[in-house]
Amino acid sequence: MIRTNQSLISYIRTLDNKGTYGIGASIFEPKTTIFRQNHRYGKVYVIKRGIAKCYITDENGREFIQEFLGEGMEFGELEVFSDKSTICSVASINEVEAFCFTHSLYKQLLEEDSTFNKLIMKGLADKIRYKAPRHSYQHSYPIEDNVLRLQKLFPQLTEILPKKDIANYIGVTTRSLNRALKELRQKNDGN
Amino acid sequence: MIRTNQSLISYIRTLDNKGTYGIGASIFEPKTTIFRQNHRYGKVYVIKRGIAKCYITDENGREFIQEFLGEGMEFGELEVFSDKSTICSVASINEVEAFCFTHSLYKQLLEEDSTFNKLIMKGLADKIRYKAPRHSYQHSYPIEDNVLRLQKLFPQLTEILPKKDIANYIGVTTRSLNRALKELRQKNDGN
DNA sequence: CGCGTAATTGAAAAGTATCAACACTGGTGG
DNA sequence: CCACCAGTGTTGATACTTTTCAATTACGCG
Repeated sequence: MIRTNQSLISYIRTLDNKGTYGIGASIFEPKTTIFRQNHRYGKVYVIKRGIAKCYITDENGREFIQEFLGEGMEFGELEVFSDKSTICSVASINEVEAFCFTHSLYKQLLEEDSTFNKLIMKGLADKIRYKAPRHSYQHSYPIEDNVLRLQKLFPQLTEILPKKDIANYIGVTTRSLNRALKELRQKNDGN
Repeated sequence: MIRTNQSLISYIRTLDNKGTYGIGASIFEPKTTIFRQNHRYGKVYVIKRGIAKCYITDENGREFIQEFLGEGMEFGELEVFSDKSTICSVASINEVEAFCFTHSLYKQLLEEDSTFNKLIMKGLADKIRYKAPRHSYQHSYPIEDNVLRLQKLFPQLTEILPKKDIANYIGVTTRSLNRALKELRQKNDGN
């Protein structure tokens, strides 16, 4: 549920240690909005530490969380390829430390470094593979099943993420999430 | 709604005309299942002509359509990067003609041809940009609004695609789609 | 303590799915 | 030419799920 990309982060670390390229670094406090949707930024970030959420806000102010980004996940890269404004907002959950690439450095690396190129391409492909089944799942199964799946995937869930974020991730209201959780509790007590 | 990628298809046509690489070609009759989810294939296809649907089938047999693929759209490429089985099925709607790459040729092109590399990368990025807002939309607005949006985007909709596919694309039952359509008709008559 | 934020819960309203029946169409064979 | 069939589309009634709204409680922190 909180996605990571170990191969990417470790490769970037070695690049950074060599010092050939001027890879930047940033630290964001908890609950900082790093990207706001429909804006332009010239940066690509890769998370070293911490968790961020990537989400879309609709006209009614409701958030729909696309994914939770952990170590090695990048964001801001889509805008390098398409030269458009962001489609998602990104905000840190806890303290987030990240590598920071300018668009030009990012492009340069893509051209000059074939390992980097492959890692990024695999990263993009994985994002697609991740997104595809997610929504079909949530549609096909009742909320309870979705919650169960999350709890298996990520037991510490409720300790790290606020309920609202979990609900927004599943795509339901907090009310519905709470009902599902309560019913699950009752079923477990019954056993 | 039916996605296309003109720059990719025209570049592949020039590659094909040069004849340096052995790019294959295939033709599929209407309603042919080209890929079945959770299987392995060694091919990447790029559509020259026709429309295909890319969808996930859940355990209850319900289809959830990810996207409709038109000219220049590729499928089967995700499995080149991650070496896993397919997550989606792909089936032709009408007659589909497509370029066909073996995985090894595809990889070779990615390495040797930087234009090809960039086009593919942009294609992946566009798929992500496309998928992200889609489900948040469908969740945030009632069916009627979703139908209206589709009709604006693609007026010939109902002439080409069966109702079931449209419903599966929006993520509702045919019954609900029909109700929405009927209510829209009544509202228009009222004006 | 008091404040703001997050979590919990109930009741009513809205939206959607399910199920079942029926209409329409194009093609096939008697 | 008609009867039949399969596939697709249409519609109504009902049951179920989820949202909405509103009220209350719990918690962390200056």
